[in-house]
Amino acid sequence: MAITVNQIAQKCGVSRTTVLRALNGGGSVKKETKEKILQVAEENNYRPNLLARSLNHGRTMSLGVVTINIENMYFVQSLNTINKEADKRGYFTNIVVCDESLEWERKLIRGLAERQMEGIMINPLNQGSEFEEFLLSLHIPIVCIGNQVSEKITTVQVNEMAAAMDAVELIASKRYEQIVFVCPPLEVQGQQNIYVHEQRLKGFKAAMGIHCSLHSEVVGKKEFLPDIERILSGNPERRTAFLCSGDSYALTIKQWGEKKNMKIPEDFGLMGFDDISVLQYISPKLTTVSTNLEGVAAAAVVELIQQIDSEEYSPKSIILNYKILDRDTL
Amino acid sequence: MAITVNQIAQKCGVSRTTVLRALNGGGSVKKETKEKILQVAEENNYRPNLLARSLNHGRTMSLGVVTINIENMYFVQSLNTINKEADKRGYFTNIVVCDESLEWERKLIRGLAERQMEGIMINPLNQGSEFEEFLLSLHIPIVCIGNQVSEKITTVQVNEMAAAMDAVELIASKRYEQIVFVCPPLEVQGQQNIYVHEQRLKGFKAAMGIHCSLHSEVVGKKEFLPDIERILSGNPERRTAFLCSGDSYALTIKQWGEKKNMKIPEDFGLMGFDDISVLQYISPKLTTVSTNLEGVAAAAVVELIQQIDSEEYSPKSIILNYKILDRDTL
DNA sequence: TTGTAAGCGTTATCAT
DNA sequence: ATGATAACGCTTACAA
Repeated sequence: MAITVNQIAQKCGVSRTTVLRALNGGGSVKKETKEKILQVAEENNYRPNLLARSLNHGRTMSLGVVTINIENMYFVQSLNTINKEADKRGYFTNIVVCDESLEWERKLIRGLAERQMEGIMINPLNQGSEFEEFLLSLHIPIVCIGNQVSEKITTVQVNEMAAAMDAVELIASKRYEQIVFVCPPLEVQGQQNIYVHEQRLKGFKAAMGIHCSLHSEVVGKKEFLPDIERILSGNPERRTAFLCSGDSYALTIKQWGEKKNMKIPEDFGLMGFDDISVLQYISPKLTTVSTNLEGVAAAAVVELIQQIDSEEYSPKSIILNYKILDRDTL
Repeated sequence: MAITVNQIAQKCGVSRTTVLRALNGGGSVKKETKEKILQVAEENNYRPNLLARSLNHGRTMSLGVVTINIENMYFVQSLNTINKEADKRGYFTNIVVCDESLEWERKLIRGLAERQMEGIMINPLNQGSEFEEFLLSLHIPIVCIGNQVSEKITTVQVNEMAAAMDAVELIASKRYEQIVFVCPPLEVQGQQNIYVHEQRLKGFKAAMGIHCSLHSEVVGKKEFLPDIERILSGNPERRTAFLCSGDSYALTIKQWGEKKNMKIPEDFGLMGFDDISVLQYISPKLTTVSTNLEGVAAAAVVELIQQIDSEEYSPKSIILNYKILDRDTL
């Protein structure tokens, strides 16, 4: 459809090489020739075929990002950052969406690889050694965001375990007698990569070990509201706080509580994880942990490009700072 | 990095053609040869270079999508749908993010075109005849979602004007005495493509013409809260409803009202547009208009692919149904 | 200042 | 059953 260098050359009665020189400005071209070439190119909306160019010098200057189910909003906030940081360094960012299926994720990753992305960023749903093999066999720089696959693949994350411990500390300091860790992803433990949540669970358990006088419980079901109800009605006078492994779960509980005319934090405490952007529309302000989505995204890009640029690269685990946001639901 | 057909051919002591036949299964290959080839391919993780393939037969089977500022959430919900519908038809979807800059948008569109996307979907920020020219000069199938650029470019949308009129009808039926149309995008009118909002404004004005006994006002500033305050305090006993050209504006007003201890809908009515997914976490349930994001997205894909497939294509304007969601804030 | 030729990895056509 | 060759659009030596 679009005009090619060859066609321009023909129209102008010169060789490709001359056209290229006029267009890309390599050597020197006679003024008139150059003008004519540029004019023809302009008139016909010449635009280089980047596939051909990439095929030629083996670089696409493109990064791939695999994103999970956009509506979940975790990770989504990072996309803007990734895009900008990549652009700064001359890379184009291609995002693909994976709708919560393990198979699709692999399919998409392969698709990106086949399209010669120079590096891939992903918050993986898949896990295990087979998946590790798969990723390594691609021989493409890869950075995992959040969920870890293995030590052989660079991961950027925050210290989720420490964050969970700090969260418990905060809750404990507010004189709650019972802390419940709400973590629906545990229901798919073993089937999906829920590394991040597992780390949080570890932190929760460790912290509860320290505060052994407090009651504690872990709710690991997708349908967690019945458990919430049971817990609250079982011992109504016991001051209970829910630490949720994700803001959206906290919002669901909040919603449920308000329907029952319960007040937060008077009737129960609530804390989330991630500080997703919708929180700005919610009141009372949800107490949560900022997992520094933007920082993680930026670091991932930097690391990925470094991996692309360096001959010898050894995988790293990059840990960024989190921040406890002590707001109004505790 | 990855092994190529040529290299496999060398390793196996056969020609490229034979390797291709073994891999892609065209003609017939001797059993042993085939086995050896497949084995070598397997061992070296052979994976076709899609750039080369596309260069060869002139098709990439890829669609590009330009998305605006993901955090605004409008349009974001469509991405999943686009992805799935495209996949059903054998297309790969490449999403790029445009962070609210007119220049970036053009840059990204050009980038997608240079990467030989076969079609592009976009909810454009740019407008005007120059931009129209630009898009047409690409000679690539394009479908606009929501905002229209010109009649020469297919647009998929809902009937925003009629929706706004219905919204006013609904509000009027609830005996409000004053209806305020809150439309911050009007502040950039003329600079950015806010077609969708302009249509809503038209509908609002037309409907208010019918209900001429009602007071009406249009707030077209990004900083709209001062105006909201002025309006409510200026005539406190007048029953007022705010019709917001976007759910997020409605949520902002809701947030503000609650901080002032006002009750919705007792103290003022509130209605939004779009039915964005976060609403699920908000109570009372926001009355709004479903602009059928998924339907629009699906239609856009279908139309884009049809445009790709057909020799002769004439641009269309595709109008889908909206739905008034009469919930709890009116 | 300009042109020729080879190559990137794939595919398609025509021979053998 | 297998191979040689040209082609896709661009780049980069190397000549002239």
